[in-house]
Amino acid sequence: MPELPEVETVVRQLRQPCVGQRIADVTLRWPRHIATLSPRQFKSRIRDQKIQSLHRRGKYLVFSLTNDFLLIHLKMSGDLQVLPKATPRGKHAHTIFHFANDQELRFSDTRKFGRVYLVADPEEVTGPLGPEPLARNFTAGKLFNILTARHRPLKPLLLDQTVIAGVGNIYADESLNRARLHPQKRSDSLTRAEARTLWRSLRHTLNLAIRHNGSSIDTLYRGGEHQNYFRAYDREGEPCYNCGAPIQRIVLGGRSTHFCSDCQTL
DNA sequence: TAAAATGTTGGGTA
DNA sequence: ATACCCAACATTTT
Repeated sequence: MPELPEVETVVRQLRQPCVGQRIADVTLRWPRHIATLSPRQFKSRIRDQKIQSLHRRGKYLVFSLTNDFLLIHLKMSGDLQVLPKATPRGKHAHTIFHFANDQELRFSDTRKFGRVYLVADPEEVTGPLGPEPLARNFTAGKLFNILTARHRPLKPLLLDQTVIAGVGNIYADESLNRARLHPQKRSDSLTRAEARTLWRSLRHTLNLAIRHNGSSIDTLYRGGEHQNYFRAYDREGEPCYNCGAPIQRIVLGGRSTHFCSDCQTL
């Protein structure tokens, strides 16, 4: 369930049932989920810590605990749900946090790419991340500076988490279509006006997707409905909403890329 | 069957 | 230092 709007949706759904809960124990059915510490150390160190708050940084969920920070990255297929302990567990619920009440937090992850971190300082994990695109201080001018500081095609640049945090394959394509910018256009070729257009498109796209509770695709259906509003992603051959020309699909940096070759200009 | 799927990272090469 | 490509991670679905 990964990109910024989906992670934000999960955070909002988990906050109420998680904050204030004490973690009584953890079950590790796929120990490689744990990215820091040995499974044994992880279990003993997290036990009896309380969840004090929960927020999102890029695509990471950041749980503030009594003494440490618990970070979870869902990668391609991860999902988190708080459910009564009596609810039957799915086949892919690999890591389970048992609360002191009658509920538990389940990290389900079909492809097992997801990772769990327990650290004293969240910066140990999120340190390399670029700015939050929805932050108040992320201005069009800041984006212009970021773009012109490198010489890279826009699409791979938007996917680079150290440049901007949280944008993934869907929302990169969506933002570029809305901004009418070609995914291979060089980042340092944008005018200030074009950078401002991309800034507005990116923020609009992400905010709209959050309003729709994210996108539900590829077997992960959790109530999100933004997949019904895609303008480019997964719309190969269908008409561009800007100009009517068919959406093209190419592969860039190993990732499928959808765009309109008529109105998204280089 | 081969290919692709909301992601990241490490290695090798320009 | 910067940019770029590919394989790897593991599983399911089309």
